[in-house]
Amino acid sequence: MTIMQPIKRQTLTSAVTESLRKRILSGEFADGQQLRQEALSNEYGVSRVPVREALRQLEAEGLIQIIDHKGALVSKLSFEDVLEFLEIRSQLESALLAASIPRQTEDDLALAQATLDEFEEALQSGDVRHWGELNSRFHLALYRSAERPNTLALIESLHNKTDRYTRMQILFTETMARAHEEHSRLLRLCRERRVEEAAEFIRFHILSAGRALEAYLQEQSA
Amino acid sequence: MTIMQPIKRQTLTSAVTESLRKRILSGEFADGQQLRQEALSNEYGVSRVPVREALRQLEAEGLIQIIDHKGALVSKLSFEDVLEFLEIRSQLESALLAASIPRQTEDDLALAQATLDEFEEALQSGDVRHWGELNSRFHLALYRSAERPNTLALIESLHNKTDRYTRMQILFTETMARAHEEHSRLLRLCRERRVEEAAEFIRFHILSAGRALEAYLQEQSA
DNA sequence: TCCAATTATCATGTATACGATAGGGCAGGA
DNA sequence: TCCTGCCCTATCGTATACATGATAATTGGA
Repeated sequence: MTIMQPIKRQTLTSAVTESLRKRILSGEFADGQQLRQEALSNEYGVSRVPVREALRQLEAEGLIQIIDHKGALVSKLSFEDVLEFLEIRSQLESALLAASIPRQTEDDLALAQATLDEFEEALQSGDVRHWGELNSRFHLALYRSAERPNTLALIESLHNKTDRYTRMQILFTETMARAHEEHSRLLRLCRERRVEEAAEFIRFHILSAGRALEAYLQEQSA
Repeated sequence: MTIMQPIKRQTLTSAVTESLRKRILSGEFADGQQLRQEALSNEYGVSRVPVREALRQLEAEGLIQIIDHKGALVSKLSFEDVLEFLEIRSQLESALLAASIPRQTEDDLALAQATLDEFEEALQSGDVRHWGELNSRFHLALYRSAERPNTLALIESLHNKTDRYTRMQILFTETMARAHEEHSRLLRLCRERRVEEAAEFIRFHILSAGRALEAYLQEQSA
């Protein structure tokens, strides 16, 4: 007998929340775009009530901004905002990695390696669609053994806020290739239990997204 | 003519959200207590709709947990959870303070000093009601000049999650007195621009709340 | 022609009404 | 006695309907 999954009896509110979150993260809705409740409720075939509740939740997550009597706008981050969030992530993730490395098992490392291999395949076949997911999985694999669920959740939330922006330039093959190299090096440092170096390097790795974004923006404006 | 305050045309949802947040933070609602929508809507004299939206927001803030068809429960943190959040705060705040100190002006320091003086008065007169507010104001004064609004907001959010727990033992005069001493030392380190020491010490200062909580819990169980 | 004030319109805010789910108690049978 | 299944009730979830605020259009006047 197979293990029974808890039947997911989703409420409309949570379903709408998930869908909207995904659509915002994917970039389907542009910065500053207004999300009209009635349009969304029509689209989903539900009333405005679940839509409104979903919007409230997404607001608290920082993905949208609700202005009274005006509506919900997709959050628009300035370059400085993005840098600030990346800085926070770099602090949290480097400390998390440092706490994780001493407790990493062979399984943990193997899992990270497997993800890395998948990444390489995707890179060679040009399949960049799942890059974001693979990237998250790799980082997650490194942090697992720290057993700090709240920190992980916070990091994911921060990641969600900046992802749309940092992804703008990631599509260039060279950028992806470099990220892959950095990941490889990161994993090697973990294997060798070089905690300090790994913590320092992941900080560099995360902040590099900010540098790439800066270069991208300058190129755009030029 | 008096300066017109921007009329705060609060919507019911935001008013209820603020009120509930305050009540949860104050400890009026106990851990794990169920918040019934109808009871709340009756109490506030509004319908359940604004109450539900407020609850959604508070859930995303981590103050409550909504279980489908069951209701909203005030979040219950384990000791480990509290420690984890304190650890995160210690990382963020020490980095923030380090970034802030080099840019602190005399005004910034004077503001912090003023708050410290207020604290001392409150301590001597035994007026502990505003301790939390004074504490927040002091820390905020130290971080101001870093000009990192997103980091500040995040720290406040983290603070909100743990405040109920760390406050359990702060009411002992000795604990408050020691916190005051630590604040004084912190400010002195800022004045002397001893960045590294200050960053290290504020980390100690924040984590001390965890140690105090641990002692309190052991005493309780004994 | 331009400005101001008023009205019209639309999206959002809120209340009420209805439907669905979960949990507990009760009755019937093993 | 214990289990099982049904029903019943409290509470939540969702839809619909109405109220209110914000913005655009329009009208009147200077």
